[in-house]
Amino acid sequence: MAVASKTTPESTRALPKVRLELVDTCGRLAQALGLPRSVGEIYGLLYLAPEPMSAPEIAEALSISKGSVSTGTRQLLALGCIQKVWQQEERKDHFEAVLELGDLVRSAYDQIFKVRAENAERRLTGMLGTLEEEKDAMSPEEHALIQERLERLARLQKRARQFLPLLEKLIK
Amino acid sequence: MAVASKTTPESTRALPKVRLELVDTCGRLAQALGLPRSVGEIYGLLYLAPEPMSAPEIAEALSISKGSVSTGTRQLLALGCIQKVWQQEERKDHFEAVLELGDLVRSAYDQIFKVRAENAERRLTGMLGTLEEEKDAMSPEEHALIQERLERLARLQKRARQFLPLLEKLIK
DNA sequence: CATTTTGTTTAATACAAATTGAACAAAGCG
DNA sequence: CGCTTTGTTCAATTTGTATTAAACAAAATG
Repeated sequence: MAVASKTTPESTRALPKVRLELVDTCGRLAQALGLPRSVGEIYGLLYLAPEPMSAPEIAEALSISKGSVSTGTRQLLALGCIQKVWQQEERKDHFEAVLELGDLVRSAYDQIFKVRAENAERRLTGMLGTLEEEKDAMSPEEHALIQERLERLARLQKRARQFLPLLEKLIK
Repeated sequence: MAVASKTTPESTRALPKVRLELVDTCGRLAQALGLPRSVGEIYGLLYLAPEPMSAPEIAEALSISKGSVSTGTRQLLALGCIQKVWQQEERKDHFEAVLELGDLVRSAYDQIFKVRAENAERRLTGMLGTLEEEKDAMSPEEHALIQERLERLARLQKRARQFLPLLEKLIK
């Protein structure tokens, strides 16, 4: 035993099927979330990696260009999905997956949901303003109808806003 | 009063700014949800329409082709976001927005989330199977590491599964 | 200090999806 | 019956985005 290290170095050996499957799954998941597939694949690769991997290793294992690795890792770092680790004596960057996915969900919530909700609110109040500006140019009936429906949206938004803190508690 | 009907028929008059703003907002929202922008725009147009609109009217108001209107309305009908109404004496189809958006959220939950969750579960158990098949071909350490991390994912999934019913209650 | 390796950035390419436009079928109307 | 209008479908185009490849900058090695 323990012969492996020099004959088939970690970096050259073909990936076990499990790992390929996770790479694929994460790739699809990323696409479903509107991210580039390669980003998901990188995360999937790192998630089951016995040790942190360098950018060239990632590029080779997934057969993608180093450009894609560069942009992909940057996105994942920004999302907090992976982190750089200083491998002893090496000068290349090494990456490892952040395993605490709960934290990820939380930050995704903060970044995506909250911003979205705020935007929507801003837009809606903007529309109510526009409506008042235009009040004279339209018939009273139309004005009333539009106002009613915008208020309906506002109510929906209010409910969503009450709902979000609950969600927040559940995931934190 | 009541002079408007013949001089500037509803279908020809330019849309008030509020309506254009909602069209735009819904278009962006659709894109964020992974749907074609035009689909969102159609919904936004109908949401503030005083009366049900025909396909040609929609096409003209949004300056899109009738092909797009056809496919867009089909998608919205399938999602339950709009409905056909039989306008008296007319032979064209007319569309109106479904205002009860709560129902939409519920059905979106059923269609998207549930299916996703089930898929994820299937994949994960598949991977655990693959891992066992490959057990002999890999070092004990690697096997243990992968197993541990896959189980971590399984735990996360379990938590998510407990969480979904809660969500379900909140939105229903 | 030249050389090699790594990593980022950019322009070009490739790819996927949406939109259009045209051809077709169906349905009233004169 | 033609004629017109509506609505669907499908090929062609356009658009947007991801990926690559190449050019560049930075750092380390000998």
